[in-house]
Amino acid sequence: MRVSKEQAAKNREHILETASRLLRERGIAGVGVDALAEAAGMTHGSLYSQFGSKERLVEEAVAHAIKAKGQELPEAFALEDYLSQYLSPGHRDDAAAGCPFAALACEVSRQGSGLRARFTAGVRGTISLLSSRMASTLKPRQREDKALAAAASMVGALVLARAVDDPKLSDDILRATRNSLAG
Amino acid sequence: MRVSKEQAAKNREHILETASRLLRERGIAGVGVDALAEAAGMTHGSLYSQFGSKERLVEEAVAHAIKAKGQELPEAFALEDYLSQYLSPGHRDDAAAGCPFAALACEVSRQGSGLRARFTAGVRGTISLLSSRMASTLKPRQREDKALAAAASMVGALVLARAVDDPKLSDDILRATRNSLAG
DNA sequence: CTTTTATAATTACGATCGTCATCTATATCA
DNA sequence: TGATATAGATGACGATCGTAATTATAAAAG
Repeated sequence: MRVSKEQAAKNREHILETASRLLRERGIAGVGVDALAEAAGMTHGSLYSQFGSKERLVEEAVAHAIKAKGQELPEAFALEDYLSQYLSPGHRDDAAAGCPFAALACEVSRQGSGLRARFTAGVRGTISLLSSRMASTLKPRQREDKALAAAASMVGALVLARAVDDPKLSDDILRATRNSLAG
Repeated sequence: MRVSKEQAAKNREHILETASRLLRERGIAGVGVDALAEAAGMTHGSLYSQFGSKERLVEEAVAHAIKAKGQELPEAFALEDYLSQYLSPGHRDDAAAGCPFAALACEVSRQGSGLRARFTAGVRGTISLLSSRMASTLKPRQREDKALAAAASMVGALVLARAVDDPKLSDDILRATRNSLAG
């Protein structure tokens, strides 16, 4: 049945929200359209008729997650705070609501060009955001390089910390990376 | 049919070798037992009767990849060389033969305890290897922290560089991380 | 040489996968 | 008010998934 235009927009938002959580939690290849539909409270057929394919749904859900993550930070944030939040056990233990880059980067490299393009745009945005918070005494080029290296460190630390079995080793990875980026 | 003990060992080695390549290339959830069997030149039933489950096969294949990667480096290697090889475009573009941590870390966090334990052991080994090459003027604790941070940077840089669409951005991530770790 | 044992092939099962054609109910608009 | 466009439901399709029981064969053991 048909619903109002605003309701349809709300529903779509809800679908993307739950899908982005599930994708970060289980991975792209780890969730089926069935699971995505059930999480959104619909049938898989409906979901398919709206997005055309799993690939397109994933594209939109990941873009949604990236955008939402970007809007989470306050206008003027301190790099220090951002780092310690990003590299916290709390973030490590809640991948579903966490950084989409850390959760999906490995898989994105094996996905289609649509998703990769959106992902790349998100990475670029994050880099320039990080770059803007680097010491203003540096040249723009040096700030960007520091931002690139910092982004790699952050993603890698989170990914490794999540993969590892031993809580102490996992905490150590986060802490050592935090210290390394602070200095 | 049955084959000689040596032949069986060779076959098993071959299975693990091709499986570990395919897993790194397509991801754990991205390959089925069918594909793994075909790559090894057998039927999926045979493969299953040898390993009992996909999970166990994956465990052994990943452990095999980690072990093989460790044996690749020469006895006395220079950290400098290792870094520039690890963070090279060549390594980025050949995930199938590359670092299993970078290829699979994201997925490992969602896998069973068997695989996670083997993965953790591999990470620990790599950390201590890296640690042994850090400046000997540092205290052991500091060397380990540097090794932890370096491992995170390396994995993160490779993962991001692979995910990103734009070749220039991808190269920049590798280069910036190389410079960051060299200094 | 015979018996045992273990590897590998065959085959099929139920479940789940992504996809799609079809239907219906209602919001939107002429 | 009536026509129509569309959100969403239904159900089925072929393919592939992981698993398993059965069988054939040759190595190993006696």
